[in-house]
Amino acid sequence: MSVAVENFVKTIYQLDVLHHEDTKPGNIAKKLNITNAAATDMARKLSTKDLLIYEKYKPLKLTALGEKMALNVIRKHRLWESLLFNLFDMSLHDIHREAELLEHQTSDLLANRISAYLGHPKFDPHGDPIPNEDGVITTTDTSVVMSKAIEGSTYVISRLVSDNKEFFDFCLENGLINGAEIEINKQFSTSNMTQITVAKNTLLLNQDFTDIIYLNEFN
Amino acid sequence: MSVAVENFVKTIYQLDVLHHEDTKPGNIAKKLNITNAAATDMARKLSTKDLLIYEKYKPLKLTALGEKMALNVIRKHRLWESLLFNLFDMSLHDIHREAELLEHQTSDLLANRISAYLGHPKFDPHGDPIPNEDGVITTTDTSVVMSKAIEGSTYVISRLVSDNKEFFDFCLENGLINGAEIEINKQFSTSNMTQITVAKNTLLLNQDFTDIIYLNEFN
DNA sequence: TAAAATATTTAAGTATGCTTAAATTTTAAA
DNA sequence: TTTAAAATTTAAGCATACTTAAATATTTTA
Repeated sequence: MSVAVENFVKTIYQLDVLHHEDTKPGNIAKKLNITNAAATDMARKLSTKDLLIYEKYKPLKLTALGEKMALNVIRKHRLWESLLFNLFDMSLHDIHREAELLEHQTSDLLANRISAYLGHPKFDPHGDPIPNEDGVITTTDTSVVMSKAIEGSTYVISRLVSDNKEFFDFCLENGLINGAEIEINKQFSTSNMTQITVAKNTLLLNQDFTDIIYLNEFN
Repeated sequence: MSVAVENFVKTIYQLDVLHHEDTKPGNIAKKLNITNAAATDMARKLSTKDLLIYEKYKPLKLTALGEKMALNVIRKHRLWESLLFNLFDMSLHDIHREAELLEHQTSDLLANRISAYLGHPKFDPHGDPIPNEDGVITTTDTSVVMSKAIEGSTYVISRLVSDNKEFFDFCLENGLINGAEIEINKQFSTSNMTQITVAKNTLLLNQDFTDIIYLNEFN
């Protein structure tokens, strides 16, 4: 299947399962930087290939086949991120950009070899779980998004979900990396901001950030 | 530039510089599994982009720009082959097939990281030289393919380019190993066969073999 | 060197994956 | 609840990278 198709089903999966956002064509279009018309067009085409269910004006819903394709692409993406992070001195943002291209040009065989070389990792460098060969995510995710974390509790950063370079630069500068220990000082519910302590520094983060930083309870 | 364009200029370079074969559209078409018409079409298009010089019914000639693009793609191909060979237990044939896809989705940055990780290798697993960052091949490869070797001359085997077990078994049995001294007795140009002497034995090899055995002059 | 074979080119057409513009439907607001 | 705004869909069109078929040029061979 083509790169356009793979990216289309991947985006539906990400919006639907991962972000619980609307999967109507316009939303897909925004993510893929194409027009709404193009997204509608593609949706109708893919429904004939049994990759998704399309009803006019309704959100797009992946079929089992479509979800399998999405998870296969996501698996390859996360394996590439893991490998590049392991081998090379590159920023998470750069690694993400490379993986975004490589994921579509990778045989199942190569994906398996990458996985084996890395010792079949369960998570990529962002903390996102890597689907197995059958497209199944076997890990149970107990993480909470920072914007919903409990005041006064201590957590460990488990995932940084973004493809924005400035975000990663900011995180790196301020010690917001996977595994870092942080304390939620205060949730300002009216302004949607969160005050945290990380590495003895106090930071005030707005929701753009606290919605994409995931935490696990500190034990 | 698109995958189709990259493969087009790469093929011209390979036919012209590496194999000294004809670069008329039909030959390119055969390598790329497209029709002659498509190749002619592409040739005219790429000439307007200053990647090659196209004159009707004449062989295609890469411009400096086109050659640079070709060498950049070849660099990435050979770096990928080197990395995959280094990391994974995969046949040279499989590695080649993966590299054929990955070469078009690799930033210059990533190519440089791969090169650095491997200690800036000068040759890939096939023995082919890897162009440097500027597209320059700094090693001087003086080897000739056996099918084009000169009758009556004596050579030394420098490379056996295959991933076929039976080929290697045959070579081993008959003393065709790296460094072995051989004499080219006769090139049968009509039947595309070559008669050689190696370790006092006479062998008659067909082009399947003589196209993948490389020789250096014996001094 | 003329005819036959082969290659190249031109022309017309197709699938993919987009675009813009206009029509339609849904959603949100007054 | 009617209207305005926003989103979706339809329609027409475009670029890329091919295809087939026919015309033309080149090469080979007899």
